[in-house]
Amino acid sequence: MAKYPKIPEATIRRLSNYLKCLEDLEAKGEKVASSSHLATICNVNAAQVRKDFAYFGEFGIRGMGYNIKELKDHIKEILGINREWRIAVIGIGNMGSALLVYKDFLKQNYRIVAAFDIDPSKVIGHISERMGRPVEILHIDRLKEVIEARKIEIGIITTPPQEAQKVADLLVEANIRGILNFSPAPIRTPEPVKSMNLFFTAALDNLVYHLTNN
Amino acid sequence: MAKYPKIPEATIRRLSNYLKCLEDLEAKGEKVASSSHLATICNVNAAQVRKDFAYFGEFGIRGMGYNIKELKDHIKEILGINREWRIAVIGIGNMGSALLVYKDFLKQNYRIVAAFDIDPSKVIGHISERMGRPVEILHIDRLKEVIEARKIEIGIITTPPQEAQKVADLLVEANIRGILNFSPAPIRTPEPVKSMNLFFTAALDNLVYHLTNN
DNA sequence: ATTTGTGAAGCACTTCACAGCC
DNA sequence: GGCTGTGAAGTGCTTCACAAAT
Repeated sequence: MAKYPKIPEATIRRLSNYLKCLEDLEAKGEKVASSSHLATICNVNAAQVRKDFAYFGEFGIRGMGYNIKELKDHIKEILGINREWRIAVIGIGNMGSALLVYKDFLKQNYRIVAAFDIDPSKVIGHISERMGRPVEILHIDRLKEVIEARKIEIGIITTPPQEAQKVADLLVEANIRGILNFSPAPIRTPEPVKSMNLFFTAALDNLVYHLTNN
Repeated sequence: MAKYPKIPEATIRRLSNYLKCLEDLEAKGEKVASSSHLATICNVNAAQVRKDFAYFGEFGIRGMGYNIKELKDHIKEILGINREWRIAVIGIGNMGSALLVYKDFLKQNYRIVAAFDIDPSKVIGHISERMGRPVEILHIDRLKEVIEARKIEIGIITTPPQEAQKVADLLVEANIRGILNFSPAPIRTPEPVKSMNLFFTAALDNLVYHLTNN
């Protein structure tokens, strides 16, 4: 906790991105990357790259650059994704079903180990037929019990907006640590529970602003 | 084009959020909102709220606050969402199907008027059965033709990552104006085409960082 | 020779504080 | 009296530029 000094939020977001780029470089067989190379790929300034890493330690070799494998491990440790995170998805409509089989989660140590809905019988046909039933859909009444039993730390909300805050409250009661909310209604959670709201239309609004005003 | 002075990117993101909050207030029957009221709801500073709006004009009444209906209209005009935007979704897997029936798009003047896949026959059963086939799924070979015929300005990519850049290139060739990329591989587009990458795992990484380091 | 790590400068966004207006 | 709009102050992030390291 508070292992590092105060880090700009923008730096944290870039770390995810560096990691992705480093994985691509590694896939191409590269072993070392300089700050300026990484900067070009990630569309940022080279000094920014160095400063971002320097917040957390001295990871590079002067005259050489950064060892890709090592740097990846450092970033994973900084972000806290150097271990498995167990996740529950609540609300198994179209979006929830899509997340249950979202390949990129698995690759990254994010494991969906429970799925809940208010009417599991309705979705079972859909899920099993198309996706091979990745996890059993449970009734939301079992939320607290199952979250505790399966040591789940993160909840993803994909319910209709009217239900989002209610589900968030249930998750908090079940001692969840963090919530990612995909529903279009923002949720609030009391300390120390962290929550993030992720709205698709906000991204579209942003895109449209730039189409309209540039 | 360039109707306004240089506006902080953060301001643009907040505008979407203000709009959502104003709609909630309106639904509760409110007619007027002060900057400090809006600030509380949106979790920002009241001066920030006033400054954000002041970039674009004088929308408030001193001693009173902001007329909610008028302010909503101003924000919609600023963002460019005071008209319909016609959208194509490319890649009708789980995520693409989910977007085809995503209710919030419709509410906001975002209309998905075409859907493409490399193998439309595979997805038709799934789509029609579960969702009442909101739009016909077309073969990707028809992308350019249909985008032009249907006056589509925005493309949403929900293909597997290996295909994302190829699809982006096709969209650019079809004279798309903007692209929202949901695939986990970042895409690049030449000027003047705008593109935004939206990665779920990046949001999770961010959440996990805060769970790990606070 | 090359590239990192970093203090200092530059720049941009946020907040303050108050004049101006209703 | 209450609230907006805004110059000025404050804060924080980004970029520069160079010493330090290999």
